Amino acid sequence: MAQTNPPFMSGVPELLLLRLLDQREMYGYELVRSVRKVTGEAISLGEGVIYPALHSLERNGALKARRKPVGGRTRVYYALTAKGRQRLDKLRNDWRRIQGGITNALEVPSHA
Amino acid sequence: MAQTNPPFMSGVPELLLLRLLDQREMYGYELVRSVRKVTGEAISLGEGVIYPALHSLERNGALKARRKPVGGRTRVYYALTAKGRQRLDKLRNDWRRIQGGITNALEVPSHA
DNA sequence: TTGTAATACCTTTTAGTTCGAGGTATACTC
DNA sequence: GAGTATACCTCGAACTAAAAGGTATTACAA
Repeated sequence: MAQTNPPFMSGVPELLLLRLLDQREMYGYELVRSVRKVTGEAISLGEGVIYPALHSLERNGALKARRKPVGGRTRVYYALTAKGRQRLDKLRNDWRRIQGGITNALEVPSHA
Repeated sequence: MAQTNPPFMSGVPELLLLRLLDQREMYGYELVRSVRKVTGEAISLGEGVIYPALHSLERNGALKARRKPVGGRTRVYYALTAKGRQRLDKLRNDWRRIQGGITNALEVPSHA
């Protein structure tokens, strides 16, 4: 693939994860529930989406991971890096553009 | 694939095509330019997306095709069927829901 | 204490999309 | 007659994401 259109269909999980982690450090399992919550149950991303996405974001430097033992269990907390914040800004802009384009297409009443 | 989430990343081309054809009959090549235009250049779908999508929509009964010779060349005009209109309504709702969810996630300032 | 649910991590397989590139043919313009 | 625009189409590559399966620990009941 290659995108003339910025990732509008894809990239949504990435956008949501970066957005949530921009607020505070979180771990994978927590993000699964958080995504559902902040989208008002509109979007539900399974672990099979979240974990690979987190790993990929960490690999390219958008996130930094930190293992933290909590009550015997170990959680992997992810935090946004400067690069991740830039990436978030970019995706946010892409999203707004796409969203605006579609809204426009849906609302313009007719003609031409 | 299977969607717990309705098609939010995919399905956008389908939504746009149905939306445009809800206004009037159009042919493939025309739709390629129309999509660009009505989305304010935000989205550009190539012929490799448009034509297969049209065929698939025709196959499942959302569109009806009609060949029409125009100045020596033949155009294939597509029109929405009742089923297509239903499909459009569904996709439009899905889109609104997803769009609202993402907007919410992006705008809620912080916390919990 | 046994078992079941919840937490927490992860990978693999499958199915689906979109994209660019390529291919054909006619018409129009210079 | 060469090039550009119109108009149709297909194919292969690249990428997503979804579901399902897998491991292990903790908490809680029965």
